[in-house]
Amino acid sequence: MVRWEPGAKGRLQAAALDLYVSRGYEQTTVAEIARSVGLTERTFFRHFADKREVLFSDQDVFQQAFLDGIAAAAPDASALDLIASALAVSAQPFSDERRRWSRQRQAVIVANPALQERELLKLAALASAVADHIRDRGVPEPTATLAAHSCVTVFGVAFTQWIADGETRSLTELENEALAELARLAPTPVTSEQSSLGLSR
Amino acid sequence: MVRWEPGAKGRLQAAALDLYVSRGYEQTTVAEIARSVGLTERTFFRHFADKREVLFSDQDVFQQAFLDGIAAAAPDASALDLIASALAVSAQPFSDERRRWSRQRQAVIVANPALQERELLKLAALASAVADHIRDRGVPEPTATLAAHSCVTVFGVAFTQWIADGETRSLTELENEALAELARLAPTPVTSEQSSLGLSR
DNA sequence: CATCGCCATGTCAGTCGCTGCCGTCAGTAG
DNA sequence: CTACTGACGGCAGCGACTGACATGGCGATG
Repeated sequence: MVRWEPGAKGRLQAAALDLYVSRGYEQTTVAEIARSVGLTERTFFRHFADKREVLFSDQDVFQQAFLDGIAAAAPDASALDLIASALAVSAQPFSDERRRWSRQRQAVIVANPALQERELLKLAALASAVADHIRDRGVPEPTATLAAHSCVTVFGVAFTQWIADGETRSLTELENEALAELARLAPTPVTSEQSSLGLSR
Repeated sequence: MVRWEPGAKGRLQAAALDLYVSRGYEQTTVAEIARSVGLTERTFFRHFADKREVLFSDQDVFQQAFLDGIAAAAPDASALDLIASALAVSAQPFSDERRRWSRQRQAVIVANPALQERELLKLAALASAVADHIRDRGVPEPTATLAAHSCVTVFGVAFTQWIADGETRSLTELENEALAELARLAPTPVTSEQSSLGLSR
């Protein structure tokens, strides 16, 4: 007989989301989450840095998808091409099945400023990592940072729509629309001579 | 004889920044901040919602400057014009004198993820408010949100440079450069027919 | 097969952020 | 003079989080 059930971390994540949804985030105690899956508060904090992190610990694989997308872009890709590729690759795991789960999770987050803060921090870290990899592809500053933030913004805009009630379009589709809208943000006609971002660096 | 010295809130803010700088944010206790200006922990929490907020409670006047900038723009201004105006107006209070204080404050923030989270939340709120007012000027979604986030991103990029060691250019100057760089982000030549942002709506 | 060490977990005590409740007392209005 | 208000202090308590130490299956090792 096993001393401990396996998958403690995953069980804690699932239980936390359940409780955050049913009782509310602030009304839920870490000790409650832990006990609901047969563990103690102390063990919770061995798996997660704090009470919020239990909803965000998978963020690193999400971020890696963005970086993979950048790496997969053509060698002569422009900055806009790079973020388009990052968006395309990272959107893959967002299946229709995941949409329901995402809605639940996001509902909890938007209802709690403390969780929004954490999400913002994760997105900022994502933007920073994306900027680093864009810079490694030869795009100079501050263009790299601007492009990276635009990438995250586009994701955010598309994701919000994807989550909306009744929305059926895929995340990829929505991202492409937002991306096109971003491209129209610049009012000055780009000359054929140069655009530090438009053409291969 | 007065029962209490006036300006409790301001004294708490100054003392907090001092202690966060000298001892570090996490090593500083709220009770220490309060006692250092002759008050109690309980009073601290009457003025500020939490230990972080003491560095951010002036954010609302900062945000108002952005909104004033939007209001001051010409009636036929494009979205890009609107954010340019918001940036121009909001940059006014950032004098050279303030630069030293900003450096201190920002050094504390970048050293503490908890404070970064709060700053990100404030910037997100700023972006949201800017988006609302841009939308009120007739710019549709998702362009309004995209433009608002770009506005905040440009501010962030410029502010980071403004804070850098040895930097002497004004914030306005740096913002204009970043804004120009953003405008070059779009690679697709804008047709003269339409750009939902480039021309007056 | 016996032993050893690893490692995930439990237990416990303690600090600190934060809140509710109530008391205190100058100033101010009536 | 009285009553009320506003800014603060004191106190008790909860919950998030941490450090130190104990426990006991399990695989490796001889």
